[in-house]
Amino acid sequence: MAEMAEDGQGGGPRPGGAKGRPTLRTIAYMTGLGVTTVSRALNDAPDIGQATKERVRLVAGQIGYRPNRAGVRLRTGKTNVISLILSVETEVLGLTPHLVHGISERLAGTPYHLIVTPYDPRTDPLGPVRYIVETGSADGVIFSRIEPEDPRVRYLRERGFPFATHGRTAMDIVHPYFDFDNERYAEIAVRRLAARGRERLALLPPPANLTYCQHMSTGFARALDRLDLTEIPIREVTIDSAHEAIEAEVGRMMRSARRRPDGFVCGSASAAIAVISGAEAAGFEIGRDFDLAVKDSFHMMEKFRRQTVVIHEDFRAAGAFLADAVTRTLAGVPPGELQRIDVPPDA
Amino acid sequence: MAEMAEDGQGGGPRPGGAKGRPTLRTIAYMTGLGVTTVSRALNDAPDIGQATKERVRLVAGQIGYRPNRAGVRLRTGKTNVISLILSVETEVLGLTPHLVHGISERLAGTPYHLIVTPYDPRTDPLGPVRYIVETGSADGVIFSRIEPEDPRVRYLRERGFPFATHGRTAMDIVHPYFDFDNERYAEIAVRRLAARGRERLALLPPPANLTYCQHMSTGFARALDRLDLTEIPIREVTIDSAHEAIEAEVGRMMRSARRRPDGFVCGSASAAIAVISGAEAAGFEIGRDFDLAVKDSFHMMEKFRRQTVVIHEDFRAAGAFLADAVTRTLAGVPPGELQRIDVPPDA
DNA sequence: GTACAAATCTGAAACGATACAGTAAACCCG
DNA sequence: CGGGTTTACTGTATCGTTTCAGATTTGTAC
Repeated sequence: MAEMAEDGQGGGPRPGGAKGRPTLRTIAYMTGLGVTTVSRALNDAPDIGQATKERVRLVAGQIGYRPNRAGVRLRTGKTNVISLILSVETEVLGLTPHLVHGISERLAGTPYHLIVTPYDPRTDPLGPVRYIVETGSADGVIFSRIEPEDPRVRYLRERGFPFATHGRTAMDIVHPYFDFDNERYAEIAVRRLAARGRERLALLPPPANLTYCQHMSTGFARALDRLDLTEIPIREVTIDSAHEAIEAEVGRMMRSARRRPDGFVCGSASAAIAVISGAEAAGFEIGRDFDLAVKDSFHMMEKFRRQTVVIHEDFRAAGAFLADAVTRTLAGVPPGELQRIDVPPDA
Repeated sequence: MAEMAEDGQGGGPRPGGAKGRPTLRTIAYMTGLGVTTVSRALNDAPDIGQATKERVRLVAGQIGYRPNRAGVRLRTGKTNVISLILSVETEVLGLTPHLVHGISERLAGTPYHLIVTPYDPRTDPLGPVRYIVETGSADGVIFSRIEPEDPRVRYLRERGFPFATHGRTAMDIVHPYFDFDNERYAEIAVRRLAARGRERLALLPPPANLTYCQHMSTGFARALDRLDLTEIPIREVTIDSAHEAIEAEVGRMMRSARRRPDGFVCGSASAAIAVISGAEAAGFEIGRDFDLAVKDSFHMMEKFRRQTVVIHEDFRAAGAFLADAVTRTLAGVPPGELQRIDVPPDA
């Protein structure tokens, strides 16, 4: 084990004006105050004189003091870390980078750091959450792929551990979340496909275990009912399926007279690519033989298949809101005030 | 400031069999050994008996002991954190999520955590690096957007701080890196466009300050020379420009008889979308009026513009290699052994 | 002038880990 | 069997911070 940049800390109790990074001791020495006083002054404690506080803050600012995170963490248990738990089943298009950037933008300027914890939802849904709680390696967590009865939500709430979710549960637990109104999305999507004269619509949904699958299906079904359109069911694949599987299934549907849709509502941009590709491979053309609606946070569809019905979903805003929700939870804001549903505009 | 999940730690020196998370003290109490012995046993120190080591490890395993990171960090300065420094100018398509997943996959099972630090390359190239070194908030860093004379590389090496870069410098400093052979990429791209009979080629390069811009330009120029083709220069825009700017510039080029290329070599997938879109908006068709080559880690181009010449770049492998490079640097492996250039296959 | 309260400030202890400088026992040698 | 070495283990100090329980000074009331 090589120890790089070791600073050889032998040599007895060193004076306040030490060499390395300034600590409370350094400030205490410079101001002539006690370490305790300096600490309390910087934390704006009520029993420290105003003049002293200002003097301490001035010195601290001048010498570029920053509290040692390990010291704080050891003493208080506060890590100043927010953990984003990411599925390794990457939604390659857009979600991850936008979410990450939204979060870290909002965290910049706060004492919080963002750490990314990967997990495999199939084998280990509770693993990372449990790890974080048990080891106390973060003050709060953010995660997505929320289920109606989400064990992570229950686990965290039972232990009073702060979190915010990207998506809603169907539980009676009130917790911070950001969600896109997928019910509304599906309705709008159907409406706009209907406006193009489409009548036989298929929904390529998210995996059935996720809450927003139900939302999307509900909105889809209701709009179909209202407009008196036909649903062509898709059962074999979801937006999480491999592209090849989606393409194959769409190909089969298009080639079958009975099961052929003339419109698709798609749960993700990535899946939409596969749908279009599968339909085209079977000889069908978007805009002519079928239409497709999709959520997108990127402008790719609009460029490559201008006929696509695109409804914008803002993952960066989601990240920013979630970061905010967690830090405000840590500041004591009640969860009921930290919920938002992003409703797509009807236009 | 609400304190959640506080565990009320009053009550005098508590016994070894405490309530909360097990510490070295817990194990010491259970085994009847001293705390020091337990620590050294777990760290496989040479002066601890074999039998004792095994006994300690057994107990530690049974009760699920995990070292307190804050304790270790405070005492030793070791954070067990790798920081990925990400530009907020997101390369939305593919790079970020793949890199993040590649890194965290490789870090899983090690004691290392991944933290993501955002920065704005225009205003603050050195900022996050300096912050990390000064506050000691990570053991090593990974970053991209490398310049031939990269101040971050110099800064880190001067201070002996471990790092690995995604991209190369032109400096004499030997350091760990992963790079894609962009020179080779450009050559292959040109060759394949030439094979389609294209003769007037334009390169949409990365920003000129990045090292791989030079690599790509060199490869491009050399292949043009060798095959006796014409270069149509692009000066106004790079792959980092706004899509609108790229579209506009490509539109102008296509409409001008003198400046019209019949082939594009593109530095990124995102930019390629804009190029195609710009050319199509001007009434030109890929495969008929022009061809385009692009690096892609996703399979979108192949689906939407089947004529595209796609050369695959594996960002996940990059992430895995870089994570490995940093941890191995920390383990004392010399930097010269931690370099890799990913050469795209000629096929 | 005494008693009490308020306003400021402070040392010691603790969080969990490891480095250092030992100590105790066993072993080896002539 | 004394002296020296080796083996195995341990107490103390320390990293930087905050909490706790005072301590000191000043102000106020009677």
